[in-house]
Amino acid sequence: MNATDTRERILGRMFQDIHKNGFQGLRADRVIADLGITKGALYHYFPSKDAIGLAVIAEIIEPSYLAFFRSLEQAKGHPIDLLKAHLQELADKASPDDIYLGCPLNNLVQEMSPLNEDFRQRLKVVMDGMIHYSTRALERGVAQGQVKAGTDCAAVASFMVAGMEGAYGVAKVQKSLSSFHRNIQQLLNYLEMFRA
Amino acid sequence: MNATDTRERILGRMFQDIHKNGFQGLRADRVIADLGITKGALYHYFPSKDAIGLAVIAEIIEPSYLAFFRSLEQAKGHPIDLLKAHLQELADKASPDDIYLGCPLNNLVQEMSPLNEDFRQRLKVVMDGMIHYSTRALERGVAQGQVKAGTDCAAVASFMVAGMEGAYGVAKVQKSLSSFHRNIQQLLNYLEMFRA
DNA sequence: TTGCACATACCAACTAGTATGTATACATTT
DNA sequence: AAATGTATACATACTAGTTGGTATGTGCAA
Repeated sequence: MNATDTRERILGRMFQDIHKNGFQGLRADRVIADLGITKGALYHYFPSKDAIGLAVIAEIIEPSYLAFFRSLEQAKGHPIDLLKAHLQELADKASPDDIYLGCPLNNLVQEMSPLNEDFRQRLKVVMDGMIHYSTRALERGVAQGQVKAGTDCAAVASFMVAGMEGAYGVAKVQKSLSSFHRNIQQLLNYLEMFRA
Repeated sequence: MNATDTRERILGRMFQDIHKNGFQGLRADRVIADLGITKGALYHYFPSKDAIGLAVIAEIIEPSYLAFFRSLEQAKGHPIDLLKAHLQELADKASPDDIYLGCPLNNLVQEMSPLNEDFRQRLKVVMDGMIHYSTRALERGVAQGQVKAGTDCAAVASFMVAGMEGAYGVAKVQKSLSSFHRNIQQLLNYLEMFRA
């Protein structure tokens, strides 16, 4: 077991615990007991609980969320189809547990934005990134005549993300995967409005 | 100062503290210090912290959210106009602080649904109510030829609520009232799709 | 022999909850 | 009308358990 492994094992479990309990509900003791390590190891890699949260955002959440949206820069194809395919994939791949625990990004946004400005800014970078790359894809679509002329691409991209997060939230309280599917379907219908 | 007043003062402050800090972040000591009362008063009215949270949902959150949606049962007028007017009013009346702290209902849903089944069920009743009364209003609209025939009213109502909560979430991390307005505007555009 | 990667033991601060006391209003009895 | 009982509405003081964080020690590889 080398050093990098331990650090990543810690981060991974912290992410899981935060996903279920929230950052304020995260208990370092619970995680280290789970991993069979001690506080020495934990505080060797992270100076504080806040640092753990920020590392989870930067090293786990941000990469996993932005991977697709960054890829839009090089992607060929109709932007609305690309966005719809991504949303469809989210819906298809979602397990009941994913729905019950909610979107990790959204969870942290709701909990931490008013409490910790560092958290808010890091989370904002992720959501802004999702919106930014979607906006650019739609704008290229307008230029190529695939998306209706006059479309407010930034507003559509922003609402797409909002609708996605909202779909997670409603499904979460209803504990219903099919609710998530229905709402994602409505979001797809919304996007279709802007096809040229 | 009579007894009812004290109980309601406690609940009101608890609501505010939960709104900002979340239920797990709620500190009873902080609230009673704020109110200038003592633990004796608090535990005279509420047997536990959980009971406080559930009372806040039942006595503050549920009435304030369901008032409008229940009123749809007796309302005259085009259902899409009624729903749009309500969303527009939410946007118009929202203060920067409302946006920064987020939607109290959504906050609790995200935080507590996976942690406490009592909370989840109480919160679900509220959200289901919002969706239910909106669905019925749209269905009456279909019957009266105001809403497009064949509209999946339950799906539209559900996504309207999802879009609303999502708009709160995105605006919260962006700390931006105008972001909220833009997203609500897109939600209004979405609803317009279903006008007959 | 120096520094990394941990382990062990410990602590101060906090936090929900409790046990107990008391002042006051109101009803009941005498 | 006076005395007495009783329930309400708190206040005070305390505790047991938890939690993030620290101080210090140790094995080992380079």
